[in-house]
Amino acid sequence: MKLTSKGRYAVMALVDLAKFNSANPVSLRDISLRQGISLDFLEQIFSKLKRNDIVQSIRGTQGGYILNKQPNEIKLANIFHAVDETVKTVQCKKESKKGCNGKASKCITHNLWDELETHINSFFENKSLEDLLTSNKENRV
Amino acid sequence: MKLTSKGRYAVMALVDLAKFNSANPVSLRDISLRQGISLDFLEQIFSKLKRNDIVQSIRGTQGGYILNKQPNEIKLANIFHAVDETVKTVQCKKESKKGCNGKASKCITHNLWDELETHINSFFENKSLEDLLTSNKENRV
DNA sequence: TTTATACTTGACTATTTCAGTCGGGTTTAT
DNA sequence: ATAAACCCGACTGAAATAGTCAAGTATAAA
Repeated sequence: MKLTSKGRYAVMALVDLAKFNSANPVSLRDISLRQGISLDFLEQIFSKLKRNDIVQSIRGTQGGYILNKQPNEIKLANIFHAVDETVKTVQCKKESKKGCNGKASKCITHNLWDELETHINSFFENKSLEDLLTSNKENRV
Repeated sequence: MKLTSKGRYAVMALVDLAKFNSANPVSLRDISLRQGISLDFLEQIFSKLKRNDIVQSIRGTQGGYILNKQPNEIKLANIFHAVDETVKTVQCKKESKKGCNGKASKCITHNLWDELETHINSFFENKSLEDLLTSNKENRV
């Protein structure tokens, strides 16, 4: 499986957003400056976050984004799923319909990746934005 | 972090090898045919496995490879470490010496990746080749 | 001693993915 | 009006991946 910068940036940006959890929307430009992430890239990311109902957008001047749920309701699993599309373990299933590696049956490691996927997902399912907020109160960026 | 085909093939090949855990060495050609993995690629992989003392090689006709330890002593962590060089989480630390993303301090998600790394490693530390052997007795390839 | 098998090594390459850019929009507060 | 901000799809350079290729060396068996 693979964690991309997109996923990392998404988490960073949402933590940033959550810190300003007022009614006022936060603009991507501000997040871009504070977190050092390209504005264009942020736009791509937030378009996906919005499509997955993690954030809401407010257009026009003074616009920006706000969280669509409480920080404790947003699991990291939701975030990664939103921006990375698939939390994919190693390519194994997609090579053929029946089995793996051109063989007729499942490869001997097939179940292993399923287990791993479950294992990793449980990590992300059990961590929310709020967890990150509290663990980072002291060392703000 | 990232799991490559190299890692997957290494596990597949070693399980294959372990099934023939006799004194006779198994040639890469046989593994290549049985598992559908390019011979040249296998050679690259086994060169690393050998360097990491996971397998032993026997040269010449009738040569091949044998496991260097018992299947229950070979953890998946050892295997991935051998072929993937680093079980790397998302690039964050390497961007700058001090902090992440060009900032002076650690980014807000920094600790998260450390935790994740630990979480994933514990999965691989607790699984040995033998575990895979027994769980695949029924559906052989 | 020849030969075929199999390991050894390093360079090379096509393809894919990643990370980010770019150029155009549309919406809305002031 | 106009400027700030979201919106969207196409594009691109660089890096990583997944191999391939070529030229060896070692050794068992005929």
